[in-house]
Amino acid sequence: MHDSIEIEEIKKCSVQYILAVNDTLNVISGKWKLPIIGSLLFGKKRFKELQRDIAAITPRMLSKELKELELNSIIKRTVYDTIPVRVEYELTDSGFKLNHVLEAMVEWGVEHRENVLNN
Amino acid sequence: MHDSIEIEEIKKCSVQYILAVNDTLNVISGKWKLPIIGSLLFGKKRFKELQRDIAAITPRMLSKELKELELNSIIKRTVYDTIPVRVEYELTDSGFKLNHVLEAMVEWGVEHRENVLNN
DNA sequence: AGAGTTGCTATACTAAAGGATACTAGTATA
DNA sequence: TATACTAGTATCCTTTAGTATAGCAACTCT
Repeated sequence: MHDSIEIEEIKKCSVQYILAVNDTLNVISGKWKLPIIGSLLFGKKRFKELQRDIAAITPRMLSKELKELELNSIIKRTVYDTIPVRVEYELTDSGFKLNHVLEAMVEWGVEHRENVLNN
Repeated sequence: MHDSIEIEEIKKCSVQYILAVNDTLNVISGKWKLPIIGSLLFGKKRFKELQRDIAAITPRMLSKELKELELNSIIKRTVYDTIPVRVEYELTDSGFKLNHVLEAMVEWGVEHRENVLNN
């Protein structure tokens, strides 16, 4: 249709296509990653702030997910040497760019829900 | 347009935003849904064709995933009264539109991989 | 008769994801 | 001394996702 040549080429090779999509999928799938990324889209947050934002998450899961997101370079963790210690989490540039993906997902999700209800 | 205003409003409400994204995410997450959708993007397929396309999938998983995708109105199942019986799976309009989401995911996945390797 | 095709299902299992609850160190405040 | 705050860990348990292997009915082909 009207996509860049580079992306057209990737699509031609369905294996590469699926691999790239899987990379993205792995980064955002699971129960808590979207709520965390969603919260951080509004600005940097501390551990307890995230825990308050995401009502039902346990510290174990929050800690685990934050570590994974950091490993995948989606978020950046900064420790401040204050008393008490202060740890801030924020999206990296790459992490922030996920909102394009999320926007595509919102659009599809809304449209699909309408289609399903109207049929 | 009515649609774009609606979508803008949803984005402002982070809870709705996350719910809509989750709808989409639930439809495509898991180990086998992308390979199945990816295969069907190239046209309708029969059960055994899908099984051959997706080398490592067991019939149990293929059957399970196809049922889920059908329930979510992503694919349509058609049984032909031939001998031997012939069952064809194809993407619905809604299912086909998922490629916009997948395209956004490919773009991000490729770019992210480059960023991570170059740092 | 025996083997092969199609489109599955049944049963039993392992692995991964997630939850519940309690706990830690270091510091500050009451 | 007891309590509370920060940012997490440790341990154990349950639930969900996925795997392995076998089998079935209804046919066709050799």
